[in-house]
Amino acid sequence: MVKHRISLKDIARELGVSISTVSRGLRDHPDISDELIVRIKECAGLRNYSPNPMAMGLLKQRTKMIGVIVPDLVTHFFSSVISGIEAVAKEKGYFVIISPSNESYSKEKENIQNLMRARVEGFIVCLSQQTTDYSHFEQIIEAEIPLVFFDRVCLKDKVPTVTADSFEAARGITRHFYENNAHRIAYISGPDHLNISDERRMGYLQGLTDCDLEFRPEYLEKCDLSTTSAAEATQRLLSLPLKPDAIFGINDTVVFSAMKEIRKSGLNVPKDILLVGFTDEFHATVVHPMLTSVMHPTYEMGRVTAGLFFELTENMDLPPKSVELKTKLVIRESSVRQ
Amino acid sequence: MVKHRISLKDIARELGVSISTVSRGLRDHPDISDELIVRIKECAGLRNYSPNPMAMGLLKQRTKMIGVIVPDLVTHFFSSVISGIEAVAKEKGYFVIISPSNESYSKEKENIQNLMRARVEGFIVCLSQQTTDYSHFEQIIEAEIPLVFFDRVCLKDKVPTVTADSFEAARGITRHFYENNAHRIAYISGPDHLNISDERRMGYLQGLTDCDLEFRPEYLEKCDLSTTSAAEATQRLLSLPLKPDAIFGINDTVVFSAMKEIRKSGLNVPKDILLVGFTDEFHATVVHPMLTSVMHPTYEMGRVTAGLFFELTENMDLPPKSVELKTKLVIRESSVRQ
DNA sequence: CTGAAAGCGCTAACAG
DNA sequence: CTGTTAGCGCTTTCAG
Repeated sequence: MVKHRISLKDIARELGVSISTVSRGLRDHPDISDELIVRIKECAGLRNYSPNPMAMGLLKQRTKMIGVIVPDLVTHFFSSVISGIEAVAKEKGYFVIISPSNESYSKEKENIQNLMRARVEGFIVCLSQQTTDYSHFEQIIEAEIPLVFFDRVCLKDKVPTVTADSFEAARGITRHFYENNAHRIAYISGPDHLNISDERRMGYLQGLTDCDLEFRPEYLEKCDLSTTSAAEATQRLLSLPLKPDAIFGINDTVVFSAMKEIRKSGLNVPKDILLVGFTDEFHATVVHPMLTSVMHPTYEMGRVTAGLFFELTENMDLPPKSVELKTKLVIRESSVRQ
Repeated sequence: MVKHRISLKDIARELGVSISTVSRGLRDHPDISDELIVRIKECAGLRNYSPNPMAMGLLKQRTKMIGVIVPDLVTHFFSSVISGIEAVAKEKGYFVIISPSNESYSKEKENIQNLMRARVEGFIVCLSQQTTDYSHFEQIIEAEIPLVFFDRVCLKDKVPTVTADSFEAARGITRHFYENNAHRIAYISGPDHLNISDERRMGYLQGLTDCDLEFRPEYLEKCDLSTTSAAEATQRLLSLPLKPDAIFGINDTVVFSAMKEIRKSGLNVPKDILLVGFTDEFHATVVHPMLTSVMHPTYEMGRVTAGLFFELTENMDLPPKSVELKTKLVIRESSVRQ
C-alpha cells in the first residue's frame, strides 16, 4: 500500500486512455468496448482503486453519512438499536456517525450543529431527557433534511417515529402484578414531557382499572432517570404508611436502584415487594433475584428506524409514518411470589 | 434555513466581490481591507455560512475524521474512553467515527476496510478478542496512516499504546485477598494472546510470590470473556476438591457471571468466597454484595490516547510511545470478610 | 467507441 | 488591496 491514494488519473495514464474512459469503464458504460472494460477493471483491481468519497461528495452533494444522536452509549438498549441502524445503513452504503447527547439538551443541539457542518445527509434521533424545546428539530425539518425519531419522540405530525408499545406493556405489567397477588402497585416514572413516561403511565392507569384497583396518587412516583433520583423516589414509596407491594419503573436502571434501596431497608424482593423493569438490559439476569422486565425488539427497532429514514431520503414528501413495535414481558424471579 | 447550502460564491455575488476575496476576508487575510472584512463576515454570519467539508477535504486531502474501533459499545469502559477521545478530537476540529467490532476479527478487518474507503485520517483501536493476526494493522502502518492502540494492544514497537497498569493492579488484588485471610486465590483470565490477560496473570503470580503463597495451576482459569464461558470456568473452580476462597476475573462482566454461579451453588460472597472484578463497571454497585473492582481512569485513557494520536498525525516519524496509566482498587463489600 | 471540457466549493499562486 | 486561474477527483454533457 502506498501513501498516495490511487486515482482515476493514475489508471488512465497507465493504460494510455483518458480519465473519462476509465470512469465509464469502471461502471460498465455501454459505450466502452468489452475488451477495454476488462483491462480497466483489472488495473483498478490490481492497485485496489476506490473512488475518493470527497470528490464524489462534492460532485453529487452527498456524504453518505447519517447522524445518529442517542442519550447514551452505555445501555444495551441503544447499543443494540444502533447495531440495527448500522446493518441497514451498510446495505445502502451509508456510514453512521454516533453522537451521544449524554441526556443533555445543549449537547444534543451542539451535536446537531456539528453534524450539520459535516453535512450528514440526515438524522436519526432519540431525544435527550432534558429536551423540551424542539426548535432545533424544526430547523432540520424546514431545511428538508431527513429526520426520524425512535423511542423518545416528538413532533409526530411532521416526523416519522418508531416506538415500543409502552401503553400495552405497562398495562400488562400491572395485570401481571395483580395476578401475583399484589394490589398496591406503584410506578416510578420519568419526566412528564417524554412520551415513554406518559404512555407507560397511561398503561399503568388502564391496568389498574382493568383489575378494579383504585389509583392512589402517592403510588405514582417520578424521577429524572438518574440512580440517585430513582433511589429517592423509592425511599418515598417505602416510607409511605401503606407501602406498595409491587413496583415497576420506566427502565431497568431505575429499577436496579430501587432494588438496592429495598434491600437496604431490610425488605425482600420478591417476598415483600414485587419488582419489574423496562427494556430488559443484560444485567437483569445478573442481579439477584433476576429481574422481570419488558423486552424490547431493539435490533429490529434500529432496522425499522433506518428503513423509515431511507424511505424518507427517497421521497421527502412522504407523510410521516408512526410505527409501534411489540414488546414482551420476560418473567424472571423478581415478580413472582414464592 | 434553506435547502441549498450557502457557498462562497453566493456571498461573493451578494457583495459584488470575487470569491477569493470572500475566502480571504473570512480568514482575516492582511491583504483585505478591514472594512470589507467586516462586511464579509457580517454577510456570512447572517446566512450562517459554513465551509463545505468535502470541498476542503478534496483540496487538502484531509477528512478530519478518526476511525475508532472498539470491541463493544455496551460497557461503561469503552463508552467512557470514547468520551475522552471525542473531547480531544472536538478540540482539534475532528470527528470520531465509532465502529464496533463485536469482538470479531473479521468485523474488525471489515471496519478498517470501510473506514479506509471513507478516508479517515487515522485509527484508534482496541483489539477484538479474536484478533491474533495483525496484518491489517501492518498495512495501516505501511500506508503511513496514524494508528494508536489502547487497552488491548499489539505491535508495541511500531505503534503508540495506552494501557492500564494491569500487572500492578492484579498484584494488588492478590495482596488484598491475602490481607483478608484468603489463601486459595483463583484468577479467571481471558485469551492468552491478549496483553491484558497476560499482564494480569503475571501480576497475579507476582502477588502470590509476594505473599508466600504457592501457585496452583488449577486456580488459574481461562474464559473467552463471554458470560457462559465465564460461568463454566467458575464451575470448574467450584468443583475442585479444594475450592478457592477468593476469585478475581479479567473484567467485571466475567465476575458478575462468577457471582451468579457461586450463588447458584449455595455459597456466599464474601463469607465463603471473596470476589474482585476489573474495570469497575457501573453495575458493580448494583449487584449484591457490591463488587470490589479495579477502577480505570477511562476518560483519561481516552484523552491520552487521542493525544498520542494527534502527536502522531503531526509527526509520523515519532518513535512509538507506550503510556501506562495508574488504576485504583475500589474496595466494596464483595472482598471483605465480615 | 473515446476524448475534451465544465463544474461541484474551496484555497493558493500569480497578476494586476 | 483585489481579481484571475488552476487544480484537488470525479461525472457528465458535448464533440468528435
